[in-house]
Amino acid sequence: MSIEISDAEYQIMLAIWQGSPVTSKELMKRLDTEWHPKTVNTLLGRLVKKGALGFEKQGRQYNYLPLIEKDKYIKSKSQHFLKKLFNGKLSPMVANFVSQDMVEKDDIDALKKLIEDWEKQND
Amino acid sequence: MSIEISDAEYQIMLAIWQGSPVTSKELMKRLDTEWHPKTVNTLLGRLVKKGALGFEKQGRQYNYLPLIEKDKYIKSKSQHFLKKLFNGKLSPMVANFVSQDMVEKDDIDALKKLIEDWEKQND
DNA sequence: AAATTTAGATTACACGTGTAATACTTAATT
DNA sequence: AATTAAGTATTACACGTGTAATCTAAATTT
Repeated sequence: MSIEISDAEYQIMLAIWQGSPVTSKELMKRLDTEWHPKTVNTLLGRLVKKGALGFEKQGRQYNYLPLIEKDKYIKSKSQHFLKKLFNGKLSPMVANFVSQDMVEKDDIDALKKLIEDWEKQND
Repeated sequence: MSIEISDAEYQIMLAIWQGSPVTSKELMKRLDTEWHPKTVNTLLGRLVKKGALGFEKQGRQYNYLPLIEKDKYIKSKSQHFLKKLFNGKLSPMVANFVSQDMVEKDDIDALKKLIEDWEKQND
């Protein structure tokens, strides 16, 4: 029942999470899309309506700020993804990426470190 | 430019990947959804139109079969997800799951094995 | 003060999706 | 052979999304 954010809207959120509050004009600069300003505006309006963004009026302009945390959003999306494609199990997903050669030396190092930490924690 | 499969359609694909060719009637049994038969039919039609499914006529009935492989589909979706939420880097994603306590002992064991294999391979 | 520019609000419009209902064909039954 | 049942095809309809254009009100410029 959480807020649904579309792909285009997500681009906006990313830009706003970079720092807020921010005017829509500032945002345009941050975004490296080809979107028409009107399009950005529509997306901002929708995000406000959905409760993903809030704003403070400053004169005639709006200063937007996120109402949901990037971290929480990513967590929830990740869970959804893992459940949908890998039945909620982590290792098959990693196996999948390994099988696609999407893993590099520093991923492996990072994974080792994660495992170490996990083991320290869960003993 | 690959085929886009919606959530509902994906449920159908999963059921068909379980074994094919299969009639829509058989499918209904496999699905444990509350969908109306007409709904299933619409989804089948859309998947055929998208090129995700094919069928062979057998009398008046259709026998559906997948035209795209589950494995490939999952790979492509996974890449999309990783890119969108974690900038394409694996370890931050795993870290994210670890931080959510979504990791269990056997995930860790499986991960260790994956790492071992990867190291054997890449030396 | 009138005209123009600018920011935001409202409206637009086609395509995808969830969720079927209705129409049409053809095989099965009476 | 006529009727009914079973499958498929076509149509429906509201809501979300990408992508703006137009309208309105306030601020800035002349």
